[in-house]
Amino acid sequence: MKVFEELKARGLLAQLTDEEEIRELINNGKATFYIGFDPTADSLHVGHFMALCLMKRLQMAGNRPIALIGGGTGMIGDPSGRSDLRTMMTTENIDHNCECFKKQMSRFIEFGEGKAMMVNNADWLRDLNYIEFIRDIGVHFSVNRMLTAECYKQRMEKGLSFLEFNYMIMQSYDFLQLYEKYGCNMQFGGDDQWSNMLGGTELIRRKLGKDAYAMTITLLLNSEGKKMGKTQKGAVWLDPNKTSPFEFYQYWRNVSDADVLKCMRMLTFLPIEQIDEMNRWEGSQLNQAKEILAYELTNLVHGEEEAQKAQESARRLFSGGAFAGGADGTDFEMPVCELKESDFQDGTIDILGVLVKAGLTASRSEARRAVEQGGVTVENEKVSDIKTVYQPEHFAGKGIMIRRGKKNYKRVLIK
RNA sequence: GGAUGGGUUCCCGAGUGGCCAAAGGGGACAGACUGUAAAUCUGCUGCAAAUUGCUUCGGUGGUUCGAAUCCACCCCCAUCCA
Repeated sequence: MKVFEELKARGLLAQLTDEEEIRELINNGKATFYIGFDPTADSLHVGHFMALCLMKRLQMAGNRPIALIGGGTGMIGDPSGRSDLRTMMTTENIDHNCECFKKQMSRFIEFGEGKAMMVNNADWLRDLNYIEFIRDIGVHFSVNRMLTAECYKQRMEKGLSFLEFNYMIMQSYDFLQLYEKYGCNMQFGGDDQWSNMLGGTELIRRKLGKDAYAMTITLLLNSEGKKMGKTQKGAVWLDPNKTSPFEFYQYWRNVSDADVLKCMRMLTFLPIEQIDEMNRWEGSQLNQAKEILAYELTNLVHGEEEAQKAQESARRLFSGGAFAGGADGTDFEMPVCELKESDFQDGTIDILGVLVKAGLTASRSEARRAVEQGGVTVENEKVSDIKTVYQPEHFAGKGIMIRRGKKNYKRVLIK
């Protein structure tokens, strides 16, 4: 199966400017394509991961990827899919994020001579001369047309600033620059980028009279229509310091039945035949599929060792009902919290204090509720009295294991 | 610049002098049931030294025994007009 067909079979393709032409180019390794990444945070997340996978797949098929870091476009902020203005970031902040992106990307994509390349649009966007630019590029954009673009339509009710309105023009200009500098003839990206990408192909046609192509990949939505890779605590990051490998593993381990196969197809490199095989699994058998998904992705992002550790921990914590580790089970991964002498008052600390110190609850009020509702367990014993107190000796040695709810564990020790 | 309607807790949204830590819904969290899923049911959802106290309804002042609610000024948002 050629790469285009593979992408299609995995359900990754959303919109294309010219299917035949694109198939021809990428199947024969003739494409130089770019994908843009705006540095909105200091780590990549799952959404970026899909784009990186796409890059990798196309690179394996002989095409030449360009990762474009948006050090310039990040100064503006993409209004697509947003209901309000992004908070503006400082230049230092953006530059810092760009550096972080660079590092993370290098782990997935091979950069270097004749391989993938990485460029930053700050190089040409930040020093633009306003008058020159709008005379040279601005003339080619029709405001009437731009307003009909879906991404702006959604904002017509809530309000759209002129700053954000310019985003599409900047991104289009990127494409033109890359086309001229590196012969980049294709742009890929998330489906929410479609209007912005079309802007680029049109600009190239008007300015140079040449054809360039755009293709979007399906946004990874869950069965409820929400973007995957987001939790109430924020995004699922690829940076192990922001989302630990264990948390990362757990996120995928817990996807709903309806989403497992889709994730498997779109995010992993498992052969499509093998995935189709799982399609026949039903009921609790799907639980195995989730384990495979979680392992595969953790492996891709954090490496085999971390993936195994996460899987081992997860099995010990959740399989077979009761907590299987016990006080001796410190060999596997579990977040740890160290208490200090000053955390004790008159030589004791109450259960509420422990929960807060361990970060298992945000406040003592919340801790109180958790205990009252029977959601707190210490060393597998339910704690039902909020007045329960502990002395430093309790935390000696390997400490004690505290659990809030089903999935929040912490080992609490004393220094 | 003018007119109108707005800004309430994580979100939507009710409340227009005391009975208001503020209805209702969503989300989140906890419990039951399960497969670490979904659906369902129950509880819960500002903070704390916890039958009480403290801080919160865009901001700052003011009226009042008492203000999310009334007054003044200011800031922000939307719609229409310029």
